[in-house]
Amino acid sequence: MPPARGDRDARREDVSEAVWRTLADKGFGGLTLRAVAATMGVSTGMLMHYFPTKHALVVHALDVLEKRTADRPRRDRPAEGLAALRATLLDILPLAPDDTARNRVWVSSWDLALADGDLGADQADRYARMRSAIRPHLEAARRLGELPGSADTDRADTDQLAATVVAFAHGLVVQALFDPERFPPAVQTSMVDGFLRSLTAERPTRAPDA
Amino acid sequence: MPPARGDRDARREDVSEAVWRTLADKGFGGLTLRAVAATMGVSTGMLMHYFPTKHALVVHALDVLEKRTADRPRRDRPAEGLAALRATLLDILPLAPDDTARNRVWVSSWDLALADGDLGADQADRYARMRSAIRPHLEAARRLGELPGSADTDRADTDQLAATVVAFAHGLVVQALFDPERFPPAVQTSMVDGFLRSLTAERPTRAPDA
DNA sequence: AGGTACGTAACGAGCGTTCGGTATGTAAGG
DNA sequence: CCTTACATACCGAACGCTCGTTACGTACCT
Repeated sequence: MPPARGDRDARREDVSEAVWRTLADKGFGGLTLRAVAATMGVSTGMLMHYFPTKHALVVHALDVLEKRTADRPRRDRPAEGLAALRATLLDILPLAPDDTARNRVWVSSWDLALADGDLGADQADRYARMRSAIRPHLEAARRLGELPGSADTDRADTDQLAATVVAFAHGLVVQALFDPERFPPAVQTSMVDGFLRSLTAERPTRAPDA
Repeated sequence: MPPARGDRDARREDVSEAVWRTLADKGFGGLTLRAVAATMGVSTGMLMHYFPTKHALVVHALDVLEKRTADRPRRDRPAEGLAALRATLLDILPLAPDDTARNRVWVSSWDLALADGDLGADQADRYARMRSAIRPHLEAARRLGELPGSADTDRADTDQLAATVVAFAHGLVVQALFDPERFPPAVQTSMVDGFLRSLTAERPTRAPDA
């Protein structure tokens, strides 16, 4: 039986913490074994003991990112429909330091993800999941009459709207990260409300063009 | 008087071309002096002759990106107002291979830009310019009655709407880059039209909340 | 004893950068 | 018109550094 001293999982958790801190202030481009080791005050050999290769550590770093995203504290979901969607969006935006760090890491991972096929596919999946999380709120909003279109509106239509909502959110994230002074929490919140208000409105009866 | 043989600027243009090709298939993370040198079949010493340091070459690479963005072929501006805005947005999105390459490079530069203060400020400026390019279209659209609000609508309001439009566009860019199959040109175009249609609509008279 | 958990030290590769050398041109002097 | 002088353009090799990775040694636990 292995000694299982000090608990292997606990150690990996320590590594996760160090990986996260390193990512937060150097980005993925600055994620090196030595940087992580220095952050937690150990040797690179120790890291290799828990992650056989750098690639394994990068993959783990992305897991940490996803876990932190999933487990982050969230504001109360006020209700179904648009109000819930609003809360969801506000939980994504960089309104507090922690959110900023998480989004910064996220954006910084895109360089790697675009260069590596597998990581790119993971990223695409993450977006698909994000849209799936948005969709129910849109459907509820339609049922509640907060959004035009009936409950039996085309599935493709809802997908597309979910993608638009996600696009707005992440596009705002990027701008806010680069220019936090121009996008303080109040502005971001106001933009979310403005965006949601535009969704609420009745559309003209016919589409402008194809 | 300096010899000014072979035209220095022409050489720098050759370097720009090689830098662009390197960026397009390796991203900013893969932008190394040796890679660029290999792409144009010269030595790294030659590169240092035209760019004293790697940082200078990175800055130049961002200039190339901006120049390529500014000089890209664009579809005809059909008119003022929303139609012009629509054309502007379609010119941003990755609808053709060239656009995809340009956007890929753009997104890949964010990792570096977030880690380096100066580059980050440049990026913020680029976004400010992008919003400034959008704003006139919004004002025209308001004058034409295509958008709610009068011509004397708050400047801050227009700024915010411009930021929302840019957010939508770049958020869609990122999703499309990672999942081109789910976001073919037709879907992207349809999303733009849907987004613009939602702007067109009359808003409810009062805001939902703060 | 033997396996686990590290630290230490080193390897080879790749990086940005530096340096010396060799062309190749213009400019000046006889 | 040839020569000398000098700056530019560029190559090839090397330096010093950091990277990921490996090898080896040691302390500890069972």
